Amino acid sequence: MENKRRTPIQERARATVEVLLEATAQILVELGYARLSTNRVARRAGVSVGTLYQYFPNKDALVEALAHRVSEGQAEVIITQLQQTHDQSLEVAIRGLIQGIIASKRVEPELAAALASEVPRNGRLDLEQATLRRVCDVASAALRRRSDIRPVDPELASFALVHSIFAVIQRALQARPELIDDDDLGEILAEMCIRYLSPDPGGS
Amino acid sequence: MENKRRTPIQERARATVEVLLEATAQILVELGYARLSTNRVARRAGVSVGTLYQYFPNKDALVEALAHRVSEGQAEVIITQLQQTHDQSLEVAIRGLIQGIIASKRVEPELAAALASEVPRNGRLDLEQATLRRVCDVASAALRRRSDIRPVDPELASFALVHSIFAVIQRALQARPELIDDDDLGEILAEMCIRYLSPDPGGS
Amino acid sequence: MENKRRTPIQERARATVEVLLEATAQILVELGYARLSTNRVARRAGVSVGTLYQYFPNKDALVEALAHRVSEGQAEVIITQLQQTHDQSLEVAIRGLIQGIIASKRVEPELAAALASEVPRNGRLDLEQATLRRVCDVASAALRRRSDIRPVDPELASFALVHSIFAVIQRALQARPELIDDDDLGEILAEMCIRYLSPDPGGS
Amino acid sequence: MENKRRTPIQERARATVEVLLEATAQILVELGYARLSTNRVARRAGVSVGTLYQYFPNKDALVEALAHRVSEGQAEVIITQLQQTHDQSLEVAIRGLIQGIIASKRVEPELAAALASEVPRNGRLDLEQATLRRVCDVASAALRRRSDIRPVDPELASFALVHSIFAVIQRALQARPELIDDDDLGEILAEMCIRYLSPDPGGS
DNA sequence: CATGAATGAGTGTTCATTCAT
DNA sequence: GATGAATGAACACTCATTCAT
Repeated sequence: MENKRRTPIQERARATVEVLLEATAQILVELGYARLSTNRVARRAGVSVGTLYQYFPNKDALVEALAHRVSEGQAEVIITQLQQTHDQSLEVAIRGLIQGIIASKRVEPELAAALASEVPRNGRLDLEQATLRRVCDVASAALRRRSDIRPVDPELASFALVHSIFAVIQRALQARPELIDDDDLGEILAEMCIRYLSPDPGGS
Repeated sequence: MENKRRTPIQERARATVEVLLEATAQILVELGYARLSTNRVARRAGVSVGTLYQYFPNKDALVEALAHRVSEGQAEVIITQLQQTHDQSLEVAIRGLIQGIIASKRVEPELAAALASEVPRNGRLDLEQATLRRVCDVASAALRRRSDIRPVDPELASFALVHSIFAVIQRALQARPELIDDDDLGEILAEMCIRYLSPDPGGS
Repeated sequence: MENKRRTPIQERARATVEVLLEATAQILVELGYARLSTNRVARRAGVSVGTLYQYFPNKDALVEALAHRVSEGQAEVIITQLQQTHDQSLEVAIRGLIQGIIASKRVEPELAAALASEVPRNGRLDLEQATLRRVCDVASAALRRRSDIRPVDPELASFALVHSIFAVIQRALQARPELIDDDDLGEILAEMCIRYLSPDPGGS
Repeated sequence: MENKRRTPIQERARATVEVLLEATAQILVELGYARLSTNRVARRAGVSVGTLYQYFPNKDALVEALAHRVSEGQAEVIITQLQQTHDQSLEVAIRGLIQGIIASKRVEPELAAALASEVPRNGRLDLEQATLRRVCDVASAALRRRSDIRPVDPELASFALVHSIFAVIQRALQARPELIDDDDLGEILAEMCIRYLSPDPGGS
């Protein structure tokens, strides 16, 4: 359609997009989603509103682009890590993953927090929705490949475990950051996963 | 006898508050938080804006009251249930609790969804924040009282388990409701908790 | 629906509506439709934009209300006059009507001109559309009642004659006002109608 | 020979103008005057805004050129036809002219409708203004040359008749197209003109 | 000559809140 | 107490136009 926004062609344009997203991030952190306005973003970016609208069709596109970028970054790390677990023991793999997830949440933590707690999660703006789906898929594949676990439905198990890990870490970072810092929570999550997946002892 | 005089007024006030919250709920479900306005709520409630402002100091007070009410309702059920688990086996207790949580999420699911996904979770409006804290506390106490589980830090364990359960159910309801309907997910969550808490076999 | 605007209840409100329409008329005449904006109207009316939006859902509603009012006024005069022609001779009736139409166009001529020439005639904003339809209907009925005219299809004839009269007068007022002032054009229109309607002389 | 050099450039310029006007026409029909913007026209034309501004100094110049072209086209046909009526009987001439006008209105009817109903008719953008003036002039001359009509002021008579015909056809096309298709209205208009112009029977 | 990025005043519209009645 | 008219800052978004490349 005619209402799609220009895609940057010139170098200058790409820089403008960058500066707009940076301004969006700052405002999101400082003032929150409710006080994020296109005019404010443009002003902070040192650019006119009109320019903003050349690249983003509306306010939420700005947030979406930012969320997408942050999410992609986090997902990429986790997924890469997940794909390298096949030659690790279950315990090592899981502990490594959980540390990785915690680490990834500590990059730009304020932005991540703002995105997670301010932005409405309806439709396209849900940063977790898409990311977690991808992580679940990869985790599911990783589970399927392992022979050192008891038989479980890989899809359901990864849904439950992945969402549990992310949610607990997320909540802890918001409400009880000391639990994360002391690494107690990471250990508990690891145990939870390991115990869930470990084969039952004894048996024929 | 003389306060009988005032009762009808208080009655009327309560009715007004009721009708305002009901209107808020409807609009939240139909139009979302972003399009919820005090004028709209008042109109829908068949009351003037001025009256609204006599009972709620601002827009968010309305939402907060609603969220509080819904949260309280859900928490009450879970907490009551938790307090009755002391004479049940671990497995029965946990399966019962998870069923209860799922059931509680199915009451006014649209309102719950709207509150969870539209309303910003900053500060006072975070319905889960407070609720989950209370549930964790009660769960923690319940864990402490049990002798049929392996030794775990009750506070940390309840934090991890409670948040895991709520988050997984929440996400599933949004993204994969069929998993809930088939009860597969409930079973997995139950297993996860039971395995985490069950004493290790063998040993002295 | 919920988005209908308030209908004035208090006296104050009616006065506000009045002052808004008056401001709209002034701006339409002075600056034209293109430069008519809700903020400008509100400022000119000495009222806040918000107040404007309490009574008019959007910019065009303002213009529509004005056009409706002007049109109604003009139509009423013509229609009343038309209904009183049954006991007049054809010639007297027609000359009277044409004078009436010319006179009606001279009330608030600037406003009428602005409405006619600036306002897009799409859909609801077409002031002539509805008005002329009503005039045609009444003219049609009047023709049907007359016995001193040759047989014509009353509906088609009134369509052609009414539109001819209005259009010619309209155009003349815009482009050649002197023709109207000298009354030459009125006479020609009258002749045109009379000759069209007069019975053919002689014949069996 | 040396200007052959420049021809390709002029050719290209003409092609650009062409493509711009075509885009303007399309957008006018599809989106209306209000949503016609120079950027949109340029995009639709596959040309940059800058290029547009090399050929048209502003937005309305675009519309004006288009209106001019359409008007000219229609006027040319009518005027040519008018100039060929001197050896036709009054009746044949008038019926032919009216058919011609109706036919001319059916070429690019959507564009004509958009121009007529969307574009403000102030000053330079009034497509009818200039066209009708020219048609009136030629019609006036044609009347003057005829000897088979009763004595009328040729200028006034053509003003009245030409505007009547155009207006009635215009309105009918908008509001009652079936009247045109059935040719009933053409016949009534013809009769109206013929009766107005025919010499009075009898008399010395 | 052509491009397209940039401009910024301006538009229509919403909404939390106040206050005279 | 209740009403509803009024407020006006703020918002998302558009568009004619300019100009460095």
